[in-house]
Amino acid sequence: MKFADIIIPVPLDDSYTYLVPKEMEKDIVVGCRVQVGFGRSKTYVGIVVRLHDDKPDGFDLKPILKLIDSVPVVNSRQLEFWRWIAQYYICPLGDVYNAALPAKMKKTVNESKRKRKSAATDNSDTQLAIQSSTVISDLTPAQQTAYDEICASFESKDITLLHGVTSSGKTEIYIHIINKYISEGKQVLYLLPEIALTTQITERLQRVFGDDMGVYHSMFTDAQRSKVYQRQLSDNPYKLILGVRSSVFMPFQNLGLVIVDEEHETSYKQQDPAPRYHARSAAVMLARMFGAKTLLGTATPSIETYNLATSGRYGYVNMTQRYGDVSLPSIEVVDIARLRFQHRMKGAFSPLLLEAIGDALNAGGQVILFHNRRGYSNLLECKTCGWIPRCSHCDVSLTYHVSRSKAQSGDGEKKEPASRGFLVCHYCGKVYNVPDKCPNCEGTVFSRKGNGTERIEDQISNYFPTARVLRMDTDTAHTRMAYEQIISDFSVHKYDILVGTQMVSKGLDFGGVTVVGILDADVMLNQPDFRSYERSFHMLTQVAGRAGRKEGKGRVILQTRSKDCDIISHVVSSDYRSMYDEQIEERKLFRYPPFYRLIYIYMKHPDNVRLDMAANEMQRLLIAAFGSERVLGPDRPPVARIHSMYIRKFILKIEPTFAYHEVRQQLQKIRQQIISTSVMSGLTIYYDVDPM
DNA sequence: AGCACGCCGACT
DNA sequence: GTCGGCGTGCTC
Repeated sequence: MKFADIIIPVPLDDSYTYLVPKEMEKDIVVGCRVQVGFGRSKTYVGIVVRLHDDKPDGFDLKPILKLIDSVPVVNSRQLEFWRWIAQYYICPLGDVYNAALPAKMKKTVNESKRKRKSAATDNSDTQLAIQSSTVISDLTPAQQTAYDEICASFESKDITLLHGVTSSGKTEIYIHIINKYISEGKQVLYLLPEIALTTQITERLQRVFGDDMGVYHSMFTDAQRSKVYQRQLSDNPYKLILGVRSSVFMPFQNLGLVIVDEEHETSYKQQDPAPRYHARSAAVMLARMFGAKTLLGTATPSIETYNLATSGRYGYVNMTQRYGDVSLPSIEVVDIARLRFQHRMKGAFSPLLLEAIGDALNAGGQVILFHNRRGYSNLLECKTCGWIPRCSHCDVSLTYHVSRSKAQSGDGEKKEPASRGFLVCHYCGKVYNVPDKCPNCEGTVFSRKGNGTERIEDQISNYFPTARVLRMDTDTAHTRMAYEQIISDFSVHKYDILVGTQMVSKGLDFGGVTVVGILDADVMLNQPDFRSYERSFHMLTQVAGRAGRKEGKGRVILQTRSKDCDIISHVVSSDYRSMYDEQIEERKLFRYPPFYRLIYIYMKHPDNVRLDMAANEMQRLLIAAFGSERVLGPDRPPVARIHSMYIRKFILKIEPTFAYHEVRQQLQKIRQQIISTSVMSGLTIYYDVDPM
């Protein structure tokens, strides 16, 4: 009798043992897909991870229903990689499997039959058939030096940080390095954060690598992603994969180099659902498994990476010169607290910013206005009694939107009222109508507090009626098409002003932009998080870097209420090092990464009182396992209820000398213990390792 | 996480 | 006397 251990896409045990029917014995291999029954009535597509002869006792084994592949779709290195993710991030293998394979490949026979009809109309995979040419241009002397230094660094280090100011031409260096590895017969993985993977960069690389390059993006259809995956399995795999976080799960045969561009980006960390992995860490591990090199690139390194680079663990290459002698933009700080006190603010705009915008428009230049908050106003407030509309499922106030985004229009709950606007929960996405009168005092006048991108767009059109204004945030750029349309329209100067959230800050290259306005830097600075200064520095520097990328000197107007804050002066003087020195001291002092490993523990339950009981039990067990000095909590997070679920959070701070496998085993045990002991159903416990 | 079973209230 | 609410327990 043969038995097979199989991973199925459920968040339970890592694998389940099934009987291999006689007729399958000669064809079944580790890494192939099978269809199996699970529980009373479910069938799943699973992955065979082990074939053996040891019958496990205590179970009535079910037979494998169907063998889907004759060759593995997951190779042994991938399985090793999956196991590492599951262990390091403390989640079931089934969750990793779920994240790793495109949905199409996990469909059972019945499901895929039903879907076939709609799939036939899917003609969206019109990959650009651009002729492959050799590399498009030569490196500048500064780029050549950096290139040589990277190659030299890889002689002794597996991981190297390329620290290059914005507009130093890092992409060009990547192209040359990719070419070097490909010509040695190696495969390359090039990771970009979701938001930075635009047509601009794709087309640029496609001109060089043509059909040798596969693009793996979450805005692509699942069918397209499945196609890229399948080609990686073929005997003609892509030599270069350009992709987002999840492309670390692509199959490779001889990976030689991984590039993690914009390595400081926190969106490399998956938040929800499990596996809550960090693609940068995962990429480093993947490269190690292949004996490949990793190149981390950014203008503003994360504190963790810079620490490893300057302490000699990683190689370090610095580029301080901008491409084509463009000087760094000058950053002018405006104290909006003072101006507001003097009644000199015009809505969200200081006189200086309005003047700069006017000058830019008169000179035929373009303007980017950055405001990291979408919607019209942050909240609505009853003028009479101060009542604020809140979400019925989450503990947050609702954001007032004037126009309903296309992303929200699907849920045809109620007939849309005429242009009175909407209230939107930014946590669960629920859309409400604006109330006629205050349910508390029957007042009918509401004031709108705080600015969102919609309101900025509104105001700027008042001050510059002839300017063509475009807005880019998740409401207007909800699909890949809409997003790319905005970028292409703005880059060919169909519009003069682009108003947007952090979407406008990432890796976009608009030659005509001469003025960048940051409307309110404090939105980011005031987040209660140990990374908020670092993040603000990254974001402000990146946004500022959008100005004057091609010719001339750009102007950046930075409006803030905390003009004496250190971070602001570090941004103004582009002083990464001082920001780092200051932050690393704080990290050491308050026991944060890279000196300590953080694990957040979340507990969720619909009943607040019962959740408290479970949280107390959790606290007891955590302290027993790790000691009270390593355990913080339970705390109610700033948003203490989301989707009708109450939330408690613990923070675990573990020193590097504490054996990690010990931590993981304890946490798994504790979770098991609480779930089985407590008489409550519907309690969710999960861990977030290395949280962002 | 699903999903089915089963034990209570509201209805024809 | 039956329909259906969701609390409980199991899944190789």
